[in-house]
Amino acid sequence: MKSEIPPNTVARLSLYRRLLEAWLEKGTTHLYSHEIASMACVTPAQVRRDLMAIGYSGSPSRGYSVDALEDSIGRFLGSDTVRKIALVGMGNLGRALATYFVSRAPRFRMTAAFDNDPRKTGRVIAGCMVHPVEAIPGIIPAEGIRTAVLALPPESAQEMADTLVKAGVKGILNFAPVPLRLPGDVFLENRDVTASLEKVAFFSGQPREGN
Amino acid sequence: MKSEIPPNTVARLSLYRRLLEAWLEKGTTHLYSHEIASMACVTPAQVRRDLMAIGYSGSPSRGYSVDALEDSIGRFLGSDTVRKIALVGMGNLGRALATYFVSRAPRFRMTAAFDNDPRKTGRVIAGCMVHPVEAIPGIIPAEGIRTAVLALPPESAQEMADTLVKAGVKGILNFAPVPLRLPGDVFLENRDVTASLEKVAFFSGQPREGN
DNA sequence: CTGAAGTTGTGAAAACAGTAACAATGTTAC
DNA sequence: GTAACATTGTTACTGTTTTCACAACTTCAG
Repeated sequence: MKSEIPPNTVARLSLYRRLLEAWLEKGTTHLYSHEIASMACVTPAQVRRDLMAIGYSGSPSRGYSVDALEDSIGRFLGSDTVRKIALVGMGNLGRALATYFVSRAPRFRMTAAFDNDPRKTGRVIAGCMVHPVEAIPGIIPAEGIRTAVLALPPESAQEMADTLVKAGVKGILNFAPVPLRLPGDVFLENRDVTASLEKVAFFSGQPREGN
Repeated sequence: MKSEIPPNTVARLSLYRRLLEAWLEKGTTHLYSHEIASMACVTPAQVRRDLMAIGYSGSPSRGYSVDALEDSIGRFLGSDTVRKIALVGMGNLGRALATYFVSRAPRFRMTAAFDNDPRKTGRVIAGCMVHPVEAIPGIIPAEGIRTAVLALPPESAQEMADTLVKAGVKGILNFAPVPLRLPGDVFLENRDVTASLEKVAFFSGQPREGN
């Protein structure tokens, strides 16, 4: 028995859902794979395979039911229950992320934010109560938080990651520009902005083949 | 003749270089692949393969010369000349990125920033002069900017991307949570924070095998 | 009812990324 | 000088992700 979901599929499902929600409001009832593909800027085959992964079936000649598919993706991603997130680091990036999530990603709740700067702790910033980092071992398990976002300077990222994992966190979205050494059972997604920009800058220079 | 650099290799090279710089300051002259690998949290084979891609050779029993390797990566990534970047969108995220680049990524120069909010244009924010978006077709070609960062609300992202491409931009780092439709010769890197978080949250729930 | 049109679901192939393995090589000890 | 050692450079392999291609299916027109 083997059932593994590719991480990229999960990310695309998130996108499909957002696109479907827009069509749902417009009253569209059915969409073909090539229509979804066009909106998501991927191939139709990719869409069909992604939907196969979650076991949702459309109908030939009618396509996918927007309503049922949206529901199916939602249940697969597990978002009937709003998911709790911890944010560590309330610098410029941390604040921007907090603001973004409050206004644009209502499916996630920033249950707790942490910072080691006493001028920031004890206050509500961008809609989030900011606690001192010493409170991590108390709050994370109590709230049952399993997912954390790291928006820290590189110096403290590894230490905070260790603290979070010890407190029970099982997935980290890391914006600090340093590699993190974590146990294998913790899912890690690095979003090193410098490396991303280096990549884009590199391929901006090189000519690339058109389509 | 075939010489293609995997995008992931470029991103890792960026990381290696930053790690090497730190050792360079400490006066270390040589490092083995397994030492670099350990710092970067990848396998030694991965490091050797990445360095093979840029044609740098180390010496058996002495490893890689920190100095020469740093230089070699630098020349490969093309950063002898500081690279010019345009930032579009000076909201919370845009400001955070601008601040970050000014202080932490001196190899990139945010040559120009753009926003459509008149309260922001004409001023210097986070060390960047902010121009109205109407100035894009004038400034981008004049400065020879080929790389842009999009930190915009989803509604205007596609339109700004089109404007940038028309002005000569060949690579876009997109933080807006929408897919962009671009010509095939433009390199696109999406950093959809919602999708990233959805991915991490999904795998935080599922138990994963340890190492 | 039958055929045409167009879509889905999926096995097979291709492209891509990462790992393992090992011959070749430089270094050191003696 | 030579043998032992540890590391590099590279090829072959493994595994994952994406694309291709097509049989099976549903609908509709006539």
